Amino acid sequence: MPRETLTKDQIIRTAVDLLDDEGLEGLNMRSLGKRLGTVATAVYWHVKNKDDLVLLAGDRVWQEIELPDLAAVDWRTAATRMATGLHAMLARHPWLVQAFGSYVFYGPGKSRYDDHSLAVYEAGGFAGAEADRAAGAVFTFVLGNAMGTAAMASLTRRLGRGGGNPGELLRDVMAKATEIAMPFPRLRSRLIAPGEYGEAPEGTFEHGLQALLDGLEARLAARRVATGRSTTPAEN
Amino acid sequence: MPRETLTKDQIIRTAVDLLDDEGLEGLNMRSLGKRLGTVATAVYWHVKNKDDLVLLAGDRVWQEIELPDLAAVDWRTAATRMATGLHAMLARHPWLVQAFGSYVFYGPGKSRYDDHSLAVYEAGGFAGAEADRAAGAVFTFVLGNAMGTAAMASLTRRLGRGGGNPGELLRDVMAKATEIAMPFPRLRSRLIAPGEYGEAPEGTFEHGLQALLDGLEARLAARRVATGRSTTPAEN
DNA sequence: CGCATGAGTTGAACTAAGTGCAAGAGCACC
DNA sequence: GGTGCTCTTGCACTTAGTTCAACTCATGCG
Repeated sequence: MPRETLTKDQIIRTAVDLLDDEGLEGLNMRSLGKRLGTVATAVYWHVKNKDDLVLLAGDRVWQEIELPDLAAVDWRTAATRMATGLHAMLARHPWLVQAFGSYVFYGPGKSRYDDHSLAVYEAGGFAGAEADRAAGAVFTFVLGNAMGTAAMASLTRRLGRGGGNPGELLRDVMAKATEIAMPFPRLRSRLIAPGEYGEAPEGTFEHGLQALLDGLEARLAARRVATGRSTTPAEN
Repeated sequence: MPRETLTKDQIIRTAVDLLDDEGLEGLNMRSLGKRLGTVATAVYWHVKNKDDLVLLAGDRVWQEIELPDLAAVDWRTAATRMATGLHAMLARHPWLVQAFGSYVFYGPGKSRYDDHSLAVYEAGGFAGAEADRAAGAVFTFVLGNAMGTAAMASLTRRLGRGGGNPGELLRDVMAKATEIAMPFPRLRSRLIAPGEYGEAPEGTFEHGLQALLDGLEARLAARRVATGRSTTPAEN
């Protein structure tokens, strides 16, 4: 039996697990080494450095997203599935959202997603740069939406780390936020009657996404009328 | 003459400057101390810790955004100004976008912005939770859009730090990205003919923003028709 | 006038974490 | 059995957040 040896793939998988559990700030080479049953420096044989590892881990998770079959569903359904698939992936891996601010991801996993995303909008009749802009706008919206979740996840982890009751600490933070919002009438009314406004965040995401797609579709229709093209999307 | 002494405000202003220059990962207590003409530990008298400092700096910059006068412009113009004002602020302070993934901001600066944002959509006829969702969707879109800029700024800084010619290193990264994109037909076509697709990022932002506002406005109009309300926004 | 007090500063030092280096350990092939 | 390659390991260096106790100054009080 050959010596138990590390593989790059195993390292990346373990890094993803660790990132899911501990967040971006919780990933460090020593605890990664421990989780792999070895030491931090062993990892450096397989991976250039920590940044490289984050890039690798941050590209792998894109493979989890299922790409809709464009022959089977209409473009709008496909676009919605692409967006919600990304949304769900980012919710599973909030550290990726954090990393997005500090790293430029351009690996095969993200390329696969991006390419299919363009395919969806082209199938919808968006041509060339129009497809780019539409895909970019939706991507942007989903990403921005995930930031709130990521920040919240990071906060609860932070509170958990410092000893003490996390629930209680969270209540303290909420109380302080309420106090700060008091001088502002609209924020205050929402804090006082949260039941009236507070809504499943998912509903907000879905609503915003459909509004954006409506807007994009309307611009597409307007363009078609102006150029006298048929309303049937181009065959692909 | 009294002894030269630090103030909290001075520390926050210097921290913002340092963050603008060096990014979130470039902020450290020692260099902040140096920039203040003193040492790292002196800062701890005025600020609890680094997280606290980031929160303070990250709230202050919201004050830079000029809030449109709702009596002077229609809601759609106001909404656009709110969004572009935020967009410009985030472009000036890309570190804030990075921080958004890891911190929950809820200070007076952001509250001021959020409250006015709600006011804008309420003036447009969005009621209660509708205004929340509309404001949230636009905020989300602007934030997501800023992430790309932030990542790019972070990358160029990173390349600059490691010695060597940053321009050349950036070209290397581009080359690698191109190589990775090769298997994907749509990405490849865009990389081969960038002039045809590549566009001022500002145009993309403006386009996506207006599409989103179109979509939100259309939903508002639909709601109004359904409930038989007048199309005149409620007086505020 | 002198001193006690408290605000603010400083340097030393501890800890965690990223990473380079050189020595070692197992395995395969000659 | 040796030679070389792959991979692992411990040591050590560095940067950075943070604590602590000692120090300095200005001010107010007796």
